[in-house]
Amino acid sequence: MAQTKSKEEVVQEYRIQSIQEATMRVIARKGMAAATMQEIAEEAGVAKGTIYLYFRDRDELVEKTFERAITELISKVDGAMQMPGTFYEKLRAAFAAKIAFFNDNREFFRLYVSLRLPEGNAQQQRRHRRTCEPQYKSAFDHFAGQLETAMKAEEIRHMDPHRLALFIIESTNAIVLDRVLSEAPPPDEVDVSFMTDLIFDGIRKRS
Amino acid sequence: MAQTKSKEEVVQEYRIQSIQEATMRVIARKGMAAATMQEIAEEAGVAKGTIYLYFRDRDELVEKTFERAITELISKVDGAMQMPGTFYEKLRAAFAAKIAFFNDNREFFRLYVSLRLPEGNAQQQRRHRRTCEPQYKSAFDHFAGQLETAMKAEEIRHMDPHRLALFIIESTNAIVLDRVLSEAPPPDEVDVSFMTDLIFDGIRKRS
DNA sequence: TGGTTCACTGACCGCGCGTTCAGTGACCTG
DNA sequence: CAGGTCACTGAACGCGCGGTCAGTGAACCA
Repeated sequence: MAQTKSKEEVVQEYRIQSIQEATMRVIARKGMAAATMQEIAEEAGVAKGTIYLYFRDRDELVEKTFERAITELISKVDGAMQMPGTFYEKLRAAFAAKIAFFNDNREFFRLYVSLRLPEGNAQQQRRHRRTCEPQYKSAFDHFAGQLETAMKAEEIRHMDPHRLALFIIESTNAIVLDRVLSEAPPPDEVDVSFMTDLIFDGIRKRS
Repeated sequence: MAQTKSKEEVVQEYRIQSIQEATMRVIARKGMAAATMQEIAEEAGVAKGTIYLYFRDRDELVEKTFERAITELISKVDGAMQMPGTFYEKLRAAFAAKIAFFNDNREFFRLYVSLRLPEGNAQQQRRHRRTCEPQYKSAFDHFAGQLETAMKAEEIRHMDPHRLALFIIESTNAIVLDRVLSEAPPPDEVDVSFMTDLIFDGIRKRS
């Protein structure tokens, strides 16, 4: 019974998970700055003090919650890009994965968008930069690398891969954000097609 | 001397302006949530209490500061879109205007990006929605209308104009934001061309 | 020049937050 | 069943914020 999970460990993991899920829901409702420990505790159905048994402070709670979610997002999108097929098909699959992820994790978007411009005091911002940004940055560079490969394989036009990565990631973020904020977003397919076609072919009238 | 500006009015306007400029600088440094009245007062070279002679509370200060800046941005971008020429030329001019504005108003970007996802308590968010969002929304709808006109004139492909407006505005925001955060952004021309060409022609390899 | 005004100041207040820790009771153990 | 353990609780604490207001002195007036 030494190498398997003890009963205490199972309970502990369950607590951690339900606190993190509550954190996501509250941040989604109120935003990063207005999400209080009191409300997170109520949402999770525990006392405020209990949270501090599992997380050192508020910063660590937010940080760990963020890590768990973004790791999942990155692996899903990257998995889609690894599928066999043309670059167009890969990109389309990646967009579909991204939209599907946010359909299932509507709560996550506020955390996600606060990535690029962290709020809070100077110390929080430094911490944020140390922990969250590297993950985002490496995923970003990875995507830029894939774009560069596609350029070399003559699958897409040549241009600055980092600028292009930024453009694609953020423009799709905008659509996803709009979907999350919207009461009744269009079907996944519509937005996936819209984004893929627009990025591949632009808005110019074909002659 | 009744109908011209009195000395007091001149002083008053100067105070208001310097407090608003200080507000922009502090928000740019620290972010919306971490910008305190104390620090804004120090930055403006006045006492904290003085700010309350000109603005009812913190919310009104931020709101008025935002209004002043976004009005200027909208008029510049819209002015560029009104110039004669093809739609390609108009869009290019609008992007150039946007980049030029943020070159001159680097401080404004944090206020600007916080538009879409306001932080703060529920009351602040409601206020924010009432005052800032309508301006953004009307500019947004206006742009969507211009896109629709261009579609009807067969200058660009047909698609959902609101989705397209969102896509264009936010993707160019991403580039602008990156420029503002960057120590040494590329020359204006490079990014203007990049954005315009990408949006017009996409990434597909031409056969 | 003495009196009056008023823009400005900054010490102060109350509030709400993150964080703490003495207390509690369910559960295990012998 | 008595005694001990420990995950959990929530009242209480300190801090830092937005906001206040009695006091101050420069500028102006009679």
